[in-house]
Amino acid sequence: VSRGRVAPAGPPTGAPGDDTGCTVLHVDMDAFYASVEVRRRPELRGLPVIVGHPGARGVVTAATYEARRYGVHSAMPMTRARRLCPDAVVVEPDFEAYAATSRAVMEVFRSVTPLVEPISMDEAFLDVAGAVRRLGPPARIGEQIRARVLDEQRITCSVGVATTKFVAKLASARCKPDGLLVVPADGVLDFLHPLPVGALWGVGEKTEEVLTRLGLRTVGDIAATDADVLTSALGPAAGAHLHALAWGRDERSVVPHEPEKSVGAEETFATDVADPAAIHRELLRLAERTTARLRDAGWAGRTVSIKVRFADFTTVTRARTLPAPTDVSQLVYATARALYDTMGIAGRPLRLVGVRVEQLVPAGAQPEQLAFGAAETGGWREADQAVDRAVRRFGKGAVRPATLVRGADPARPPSAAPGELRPGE
DNA sequence: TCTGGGGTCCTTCAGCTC
DNA sequence: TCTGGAGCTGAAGGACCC
Repeated sequence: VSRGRVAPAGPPTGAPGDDTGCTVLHVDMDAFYASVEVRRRPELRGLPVIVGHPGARGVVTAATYEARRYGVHSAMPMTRARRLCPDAVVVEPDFEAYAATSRAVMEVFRSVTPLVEPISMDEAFLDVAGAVRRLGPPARIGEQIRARVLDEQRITCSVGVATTKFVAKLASARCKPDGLLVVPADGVLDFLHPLPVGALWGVGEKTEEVLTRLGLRTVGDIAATDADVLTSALGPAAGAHLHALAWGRDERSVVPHEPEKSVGAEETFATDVADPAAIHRELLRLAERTTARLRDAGWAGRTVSIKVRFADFTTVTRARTLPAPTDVSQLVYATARALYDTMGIAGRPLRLVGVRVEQLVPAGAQPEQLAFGAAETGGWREADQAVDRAVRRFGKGAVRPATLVRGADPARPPSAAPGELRPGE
């Protein structure tokens, strides 16, 4: 689901450039979620297909290239996408299917090199320096990967080959769909400098506005600008970062595994919700979802934060740090609820609420949880573990708090997990 | 046009300790 | 005893990415 903003140049033709020293590969699946859907339903091949929740507040998760020709792209509001392309086939996302395909594709990558850094379900960086002797030069390795993914998964991908992660990523975006592009070590600046500033990693809408005000439109313009000018306009970190990227400098290596720093869940209501009792129920649901994932991954966290979004889209967060890390749903819920109650916004319509747990540590390393009373927490921990066992055996929604089963919840969007119990079911 | 859900990182500010 | 600065941490907001 790449959102790189480099205009695709189409698959390159002819011999690839000199790939000496270009040991970083960026592999990006083409329109990944949509491709998985088309593979599952071959009658959709060649049609504009949009993956996303069709509800009034949904956005496009992915779109086939046929749909993109109408101007549809990911993150676009579904209502607008339907207007642009009324004939598009809309498919609800099936993340379990995408995750299964993603695992298979990542296994292909790992058969080439252990140095695979997944960025998301549909893309990864590979450091193939150690595989060159066995498999050939980097560009040939890229072609082997593309052929194997197509052969084994029947979907296409694009590969960027370069000396650094950032250039490899731009290269894969440049050769989409179904292409491979090598940016030779001595051709990095020729490749980079004509690109628009928005191509750089870290330049979004706001940063692009600032750069435009400075009269900077291309990466070459940034390279020609004094680093002090950039840091005073964008801050020390972003300014220095952009200046380095504009000169092709990117010291980051391919790191196979980065531990998570936070886990959370959020929900946009189908219609705004003002009732505090309904908000409490949603916070409970989100706390349960979050802590179940924490326990599944073996993490506990010290800081609980909530996010609320009002009808006008302004977003506010509140956080509280606990005396000890926790993965206990009732403790996370109690903290989230206290944060909401002390905001003084009871009765104000909310568009979204979210719960997140930060400052993660391995669950086994946590000291005894004393907040809210040790005995209380200990009991809830056992209850959580019993629920986890029931879910593993009977599936999602097998056991739920009574408040979530009884409470009528008219604003709940139609995106509940499969198998989740609903009032009246 | 009207904006999902999962995250990371950076900046700013306030409070605390030394 | 008071004051100011440095350094740290936590909280909050914002930008960005996929």
